[in-house]
Amino acid sequence: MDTISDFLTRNVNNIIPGKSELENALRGSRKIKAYLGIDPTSTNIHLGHAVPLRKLQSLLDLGHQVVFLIGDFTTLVGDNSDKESERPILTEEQIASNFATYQAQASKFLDFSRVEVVHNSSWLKNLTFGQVVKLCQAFTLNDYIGREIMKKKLNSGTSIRLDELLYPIMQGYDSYYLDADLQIGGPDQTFNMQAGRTLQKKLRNKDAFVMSVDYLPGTDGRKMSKSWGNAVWLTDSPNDVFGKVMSINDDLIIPYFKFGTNLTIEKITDYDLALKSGENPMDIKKDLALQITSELHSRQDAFSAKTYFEATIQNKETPADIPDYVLTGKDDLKVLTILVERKLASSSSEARRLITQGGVKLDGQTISDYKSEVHPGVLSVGSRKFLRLIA
RNA sequence: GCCGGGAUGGUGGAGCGGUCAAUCACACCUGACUGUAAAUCAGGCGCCUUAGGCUACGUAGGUUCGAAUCCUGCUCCCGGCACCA
Repeated sequence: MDTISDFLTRNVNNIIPGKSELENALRGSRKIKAYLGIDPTSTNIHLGHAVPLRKLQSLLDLGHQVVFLIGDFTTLVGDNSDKESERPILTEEQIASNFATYQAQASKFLDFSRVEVVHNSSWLKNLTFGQVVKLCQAFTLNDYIGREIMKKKLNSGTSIRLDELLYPIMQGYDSYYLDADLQIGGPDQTFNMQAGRTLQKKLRNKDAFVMSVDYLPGTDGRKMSKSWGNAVWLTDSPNDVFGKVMSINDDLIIPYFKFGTNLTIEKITDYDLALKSGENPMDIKKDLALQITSELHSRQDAFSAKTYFEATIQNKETPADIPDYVLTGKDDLKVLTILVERKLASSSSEARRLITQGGVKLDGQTISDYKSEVHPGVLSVGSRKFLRLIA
């Protein structure tokens, strides 16, 4: 499968107006201009966010132009039904610093030296009311009402603020202003992205493309999200990445290969066949974890993470590299004190519980009494937390 | 503007004067099992110097021997009606 076919199919939810049209454009001689918009509040990204970034990189590799848009103006308006997403007004400095953080992580997937970065406030804030009215004329309420979310809100009586309706228009104008040929985003962005098509069509009679990509499921199978605690973050240590990948359900192995790695489809198909032929999923999952960790860190880190995982988690050995705690000989001889002080437990009640339930060990011996004192050795909580006590 | 409903732990959601640190579910943690997991099973899940104590049920007061539960003010949500260029 060549790069273009891979680009058009892998992890793709939908292409508007159609796959073959986009394929023709990509195979043609003209360079196309693609863009991805991000929220200026984004700082940390997870493996799921990497999906569109990989798409952009493929386009770069194919010789096309990529624009990265920071939605610093669009962030002024938002969905008022979701109290979580209260939108703070950010200063220029904050936006810049957020993006620097973001970029540092996103660079693992995308070569920013070949990407143009723009802020949509630079054009949106200068629009006059008259121009906004003109833009609004390209849309109808009917379009909005047809949307599933709007229907739901209307039926349930949830109020919808009018600025919410402006959101797609602003985003659409971005596409028009950039004269973009293709916009990439998640499946939830389809409507907003289509607004770009609408404007491009009406204002300059151009047929722009929209590609929505699918999400990578979280480690528990639900959508990968910050609040679920099921995300693999790009800032996670190699050991964490490896461990998190190993903790996924077997059913997610192939989806993770597809969404979370740059391996070719052919290679992934081989893994799929191996799985179906009865090979131990654990071994394949290790290859997966190795691959993902390599891409996020390095080949070397990945191998040592694998070693760490096999020793610590599978063979329940004490890892070599664990923090020290120097016993001074007084109050800190108490297990409780140490557990709390070194954050192995969040409170002393918590620490007491862990001990009562047999989760705390000293040199492999379960500590059964929370009042007991401690001697030099290795203290462990559960199978992942360790502390070396030294005299 | 009028009328009515509501605000409880990480989340949803019980409780409606004492037996409430608060049913239950989800999330989470520990243990068992296993191929690391997942699934399943068992236990736990405010804090502390734990046969006890302390702080909590939007917020500020009040009634009461006693309140998450009753009353009042405030803040914020939500629904119905009216009005509407």
